[in-house]
Amino acid sequence: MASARVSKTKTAIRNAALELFAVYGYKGTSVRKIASKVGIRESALYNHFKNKEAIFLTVCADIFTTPFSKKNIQEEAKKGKKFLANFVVQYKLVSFDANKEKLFRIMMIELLQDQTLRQNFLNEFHHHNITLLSEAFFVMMQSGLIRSSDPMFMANEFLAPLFYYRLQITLFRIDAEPTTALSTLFEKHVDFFWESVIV
Amino acid sequence: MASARVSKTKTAIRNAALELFAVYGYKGTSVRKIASKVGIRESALYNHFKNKEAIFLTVCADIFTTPFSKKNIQEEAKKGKKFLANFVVQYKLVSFDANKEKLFRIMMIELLQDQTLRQNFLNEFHHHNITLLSEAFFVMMQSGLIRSSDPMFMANEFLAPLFYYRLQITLFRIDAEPTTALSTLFEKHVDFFWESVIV
DNA sequence: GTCTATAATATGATAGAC
DNA sequence: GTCTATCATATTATAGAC
Repeated sequence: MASARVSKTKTAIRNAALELFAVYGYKGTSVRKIASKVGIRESALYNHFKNKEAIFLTVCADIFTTPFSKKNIQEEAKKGKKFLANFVVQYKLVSFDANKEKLFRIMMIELLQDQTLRQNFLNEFHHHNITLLSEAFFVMMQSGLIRSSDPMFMANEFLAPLFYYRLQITLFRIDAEPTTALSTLFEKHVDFFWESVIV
Repeated sequence: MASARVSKTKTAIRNAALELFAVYGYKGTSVRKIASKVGIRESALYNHFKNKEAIFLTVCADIFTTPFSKKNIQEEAKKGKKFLANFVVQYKLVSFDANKEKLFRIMMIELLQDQTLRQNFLNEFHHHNITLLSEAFFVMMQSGLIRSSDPMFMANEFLAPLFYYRLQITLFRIDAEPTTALSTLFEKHVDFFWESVIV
């Protein structure tokens, strides 16, 4: 199997780096600290990765993998509110997933400093979701489920609060504050939004 | 006047630091680079500031000053949509203000790394606006302008897209991409939101 | 594949002459 | 208030023994 091709030490470095990058960012994480967390010397680390940037790129490799597929969007969108509720359930799951949360932290820290990451965010993360939701809203309009309007703007209005709530959850969790109050916002958002677009 | 108490060099350091922090963040900005931008040596810089952190704190001093006051909120809120439109105009002006944009960049870069800044964001920035908007929506509900619901949740739904649009503007401007398409989102948001809450 | 040793550079900060 | 000189430390990365 493919995963056996990655050595134990390399995986350990990746995991240690993920933890540190998520807390201290790229510049705040030294190769020394990563090696120390793994339990090896810096020099040993260079047997597995070319340099610090290579570690970072490996860690960030699946930062923009998304659970939202455009498969059967034409059929799925006809479910109306049910489709939106499903979307939000996925979004919420991702928001509370420990591993995804670390990647989200890295993304937020480096978003304004790393051009490649920023462009991936806008293309893979934002634009991907906006086009998917736009298509869904377009179908819903044609099906007479929701009122006619600009599907892309609707997509923005639907997506924006989800992102804001996710950011808040992330900030709260950094300081180990409870997120129960925030947790319910997702479902309330679907209800509120649906009421505002339904015919 | 009070501003005369701050020397020219100290102001120059502050401005140079603002530019650099906004692009490279705290860790990515060295005292050397700040001094170099001002045109003096590092050592001379320490005659004006105790250390690097003191420069950062001075730069960040008015990062959370807000144009949104709770004054006359009872009266202002009765204007309904007009109140929301005014709020968004202010928010939009801040989003496109060059100086405020730099401070917003610093805030976004350090938000996940600096606990003090993060707590100020949640208290001064988020919570301040949420309570202000909550009060306004409460008044609007009592005045029969909008449908009865949870004012605080409504405030979240109203504020979240504004933040998301501002973040997008900031990201676009870093890469010198045009923001005209984003510019109209603010007004459209007010229209869309008002339609969804109006009785 | 890991270690010690080391290089080259960058960093925050201070001492003391002018 | 600025300069030169210097320090202590941290950083990324490499060389070569085991």
